[in-house]
Amino acid sequence: MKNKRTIRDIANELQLSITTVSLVLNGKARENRISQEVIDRVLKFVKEVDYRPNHFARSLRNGKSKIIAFMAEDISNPFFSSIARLIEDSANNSGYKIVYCSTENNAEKTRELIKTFKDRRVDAYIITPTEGIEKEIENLVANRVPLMLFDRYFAGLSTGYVVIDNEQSTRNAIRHLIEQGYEKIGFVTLDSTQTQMSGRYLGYVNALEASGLPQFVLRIPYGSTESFIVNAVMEFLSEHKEIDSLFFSSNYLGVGGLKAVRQKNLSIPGDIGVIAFDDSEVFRMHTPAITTVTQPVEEISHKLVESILHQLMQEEAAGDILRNEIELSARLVVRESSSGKKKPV
Amino acid sequence: MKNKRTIRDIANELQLSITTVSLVLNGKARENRISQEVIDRVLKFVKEVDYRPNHFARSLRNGKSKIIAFMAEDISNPFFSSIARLIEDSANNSGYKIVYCSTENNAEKTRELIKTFKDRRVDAYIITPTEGIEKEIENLVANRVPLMLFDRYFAGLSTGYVVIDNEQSTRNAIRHLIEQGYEKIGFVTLDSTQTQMSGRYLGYVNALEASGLPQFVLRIPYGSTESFIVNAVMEFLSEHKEIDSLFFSSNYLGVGGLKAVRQKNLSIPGDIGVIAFDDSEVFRMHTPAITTVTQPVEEISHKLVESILHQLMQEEAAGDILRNEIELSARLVVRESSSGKKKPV
DNA sequence: AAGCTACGCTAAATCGTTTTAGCATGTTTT
DNA sequence: AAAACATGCTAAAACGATTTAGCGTAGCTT
Repeated sequence: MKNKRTIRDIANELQLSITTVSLVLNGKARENRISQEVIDRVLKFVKEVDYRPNHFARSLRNGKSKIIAFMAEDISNPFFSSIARLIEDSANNSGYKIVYCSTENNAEKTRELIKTFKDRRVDAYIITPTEGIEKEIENLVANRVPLMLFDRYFAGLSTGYVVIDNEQSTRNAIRHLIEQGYEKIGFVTLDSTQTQMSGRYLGYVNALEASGLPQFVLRIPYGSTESFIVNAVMEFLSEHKEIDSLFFSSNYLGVGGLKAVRQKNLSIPGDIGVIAFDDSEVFRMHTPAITTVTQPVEEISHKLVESILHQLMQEEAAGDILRNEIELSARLVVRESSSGKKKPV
Repeated sequence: MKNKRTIRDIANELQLSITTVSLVLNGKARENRISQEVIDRVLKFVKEVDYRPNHFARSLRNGKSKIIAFMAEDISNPFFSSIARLIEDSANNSGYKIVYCSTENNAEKTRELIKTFKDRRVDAYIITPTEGIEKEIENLVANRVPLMLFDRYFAGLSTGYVVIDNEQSTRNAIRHLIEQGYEKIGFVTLDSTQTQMSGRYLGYVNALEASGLPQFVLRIPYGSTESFIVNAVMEFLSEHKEIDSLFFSSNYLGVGGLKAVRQKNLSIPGDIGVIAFDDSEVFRMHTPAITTVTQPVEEISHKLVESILHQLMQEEAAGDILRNEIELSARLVVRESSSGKKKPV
């Protein structure tokens, strides 16, 4: 923090102009007819004294913060924290830092957060959008700000996004339950019209309609506490005693649901089959191990960063920003929890 | 992003000087004898037009980035991601943003990261230090940079830190195993001399020496893959068939260890008692539920932010920076996995 | 009436970069 | 020999805030 050298100091010490030093440092020396001799001299010197340009000055001048905002629904959720981990290194390697935040799926909070990020002039956004912030997203897009949505998106907006095929992967999962002999399949989901949730619901409905089986749906409000979820699922099971399997459309619904199943002393998969969305250590270690719809977290992360960095370069080049709409497929990882119900005696 | 108004625009539109506007906006109007009438006029106008000061300009001028660096060992580890979640809001509320990174407990990587954060002039650091970065930390402290270590610290340096009483909490856990009748207690830990690990090891040794029981220690290298951990624990158990219980000194060692125990077809707690460090959903949902040494994550987070914000204020006031050294206690959450071994027949 | 103080505001320097426009000097062209 | 061009570098404006030093006026003292 002491004796920080500025570009002016460098210029003085080398008996050159600030301009020259700056041009060399930014790789614009050749195109500005700076001699190789001078280039080498500058490069050698800045390396020797380990000159570090002031980010603030640079940002002020060129308007770039070299920061990407990562707006997750909840950074402590393993799905989001693993993505956070996976996007980190490549962002760093490209000279970007990532600031994170948790939206809690709350539109008002998200709006506030976006505002603070705008104030900071972050260069790009990676967002799990909440319902009701279409305006803000649209606004960012209109201003040609590099941006990617993930986990869900707004059908009406032409933003880039990375999602999975929720309908198909859920349909596959439900079909798997049916193949295993389950016939009264309950669907526990969030009370939400977001794309990921409606996609999963649709997959459920389609699979059941194709087989002529009855539907049992439990919708739980966003932001419910775990104990609320547990109770809701217990009631759901009490009201519909015929249910022989459950599909949980998110990881934490799955965790809460498993607790409910336990409290009701139902055995998995005999009394009740179980499939949950999103894989995690909990499901893998559970006894019995839980069948999950596993999102390709690495691929999602990779596509997100790739696309964002690409947009950042296009923006730099003042070109048109191409917004990738990417839909990946999720894998059904079959484990014991869906291996068929007890034969009636 | 369009028609951004600058402080100069505001000044012109109000027929005032830039200075006056700036003083008002920074709450230094009164002490500079700006009339109440002018103050009101400015405040009203900036609210009306929703004027947003340029962070870059401000940072360039006053050297403050309003950013806190959160350097975790691995942001996708539930222990760290839950802390990330818990420090986020209070930081935001105080006008700070948090950039995160994962050190992977790699000194070289950590050094690089600190360098990039220095370049960005982050205002404060919250760090899980790795071995070998004493110099860098010392350097930050010498430069009066607000900083808190957590999870572990350097005994030789007077940095602030938040840790738990590893020796005592481990000793309690081991004592609990002894009370439950276990006599051949294995200790699975990381091959590391960091304070948290040596503290836990010490607790183990002390508890056993007090009871005259034999020690069985397995040290696993940092950064081992899960399958390596599983194999190591399996070998450990094969080599020491007399072991009747295991203490895992980290959450992921615990997960790997449990897989090993399963593969060896040992039943918990009858064949082998288990306690793991750090609570998480996996341990709570495991069958049988795993006894854990539970760190007070909320309190840790709270103390971290509180202390950092405090240091930031002191720095602002050019006062001496008080570095809090905080040791909290962890709770032993007793569950089935340590409830006593099978009676020999 | 001259000298002070208080009051209310402002000019201008500063933070450290990037970048545009242009200045010498030397070399070709015609 | 004048005009044109190439070469190698630099002066200075700009980005948008904060802050120091100080300016003019009015009222009060002596």
